Amino acid sequence: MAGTGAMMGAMFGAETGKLLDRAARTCDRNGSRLTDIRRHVLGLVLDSDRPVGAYDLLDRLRQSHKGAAPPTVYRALDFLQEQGLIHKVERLSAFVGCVQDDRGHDHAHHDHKVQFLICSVCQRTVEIDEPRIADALEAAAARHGFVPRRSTIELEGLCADCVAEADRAEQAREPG
Amino acid sequence: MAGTGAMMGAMFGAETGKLLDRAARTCDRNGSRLTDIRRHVLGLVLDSDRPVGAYDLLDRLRQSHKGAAPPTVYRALDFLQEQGLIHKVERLSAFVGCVQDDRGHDHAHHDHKVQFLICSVCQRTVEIDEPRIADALEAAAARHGFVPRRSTIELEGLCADCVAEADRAEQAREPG
DNA sequence: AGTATCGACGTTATAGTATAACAGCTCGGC
DNA sequence: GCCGAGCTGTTATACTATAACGTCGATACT
Ligand SMILES: [Zn+2]
Ligand SMILES: [Zn+2]
Ligand SMILES: [Zn+2]
Ligand SMILES: [Zn+2]
Repeated sequence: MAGTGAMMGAMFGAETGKLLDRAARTCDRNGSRLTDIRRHVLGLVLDSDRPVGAYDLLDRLRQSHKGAAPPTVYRALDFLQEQGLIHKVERLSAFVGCVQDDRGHDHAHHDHKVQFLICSVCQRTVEIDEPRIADALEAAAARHGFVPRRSTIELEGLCADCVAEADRAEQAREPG
Repeated sequence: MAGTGAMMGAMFGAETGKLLDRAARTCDRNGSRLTDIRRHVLGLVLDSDRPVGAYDLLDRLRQSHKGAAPPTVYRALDFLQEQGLIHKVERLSAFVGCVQDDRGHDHAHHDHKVQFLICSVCQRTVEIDEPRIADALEAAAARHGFVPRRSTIELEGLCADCVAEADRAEQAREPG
């Protein structure tokens, strides 16, 4: 009667629980099965505030799922990417949840146009959605007779928080 | 007295030889040393018509340089990237020569804005230079209070040649 | 010359990321 | 019951990259 859906829902935070329920509905709609393992891996990804590596996920998954091995987690990750529920951050070889539905953008074509800002200091990664970037890239491709399929657009730098932090450190060292 | 610079120049094609000589001058200007190993690795990269993986380079390097090991080639690759002579194609974990000088664009800031079109079929990769893409990405970053450092912009798809090839195959299967 | 230093390289070992290959299981339709 | 498809278990391995430490030679200062 807790009302959040699957029996293992309580293992994650409330926000994650909601996202998991939505993911379950998405998979239903797609005629694909969000199994326990897949759901669990997705929960681990969503519960993190920064991208998570496959072997980190494996370690965490093993706490509740003794038999897990690399293929276990890579299969789940492949499935979740196919469903558009997570993305891979290439620069970090790590995975983040997709928050597309929060912003209502077109899922069907979304995978091709994922864009990330990645903080070198804290690793926090935000997915942005700038049509101008994708448009400019596609226009350039067209000029080369190139038929686009998937793009990797990632910008590494310092997030606002870490810039502020660095400024504070600078001030402390050289006050006035 | 052959006039092309280093003694090993003859190992590569004429075009590659010219690029190697230019690279030697670039390094001179930078006060850095284009050693035999570095020059050889650069030659191997330049002589390929598609991106080359580090272990492929290692195999080829070993044909003339028995003692080579992974660090040998990775050190050379790091150096060449620092000099702006090659780029890494992240999606392929492979390396291509930079042709910047052919187009006279700004080298100092170029590394941050490298853009590739990568063919999924033949792996051939072309470096493009579309300021609008970098501009749009930087504008988006600014809007998030994000300070950019290095970007990865790669579009995977089908090159014009492979599209034509695919079309021919299609025609053959369904003529008329 | 002596020697401190630095950059490049040799060598061995290991970390980190990802997949191949095959076996077993379950579930639903026939 | 039987089959086929999809999911998982399990072992082994491939591929990419770096750590750590030792050697050597050139440079430069004394
Ligand atoms: Zn997304
Ligand atoms: Zn940060
Ligand atoms: Zn370039
Ligand atoms: Zn092609």
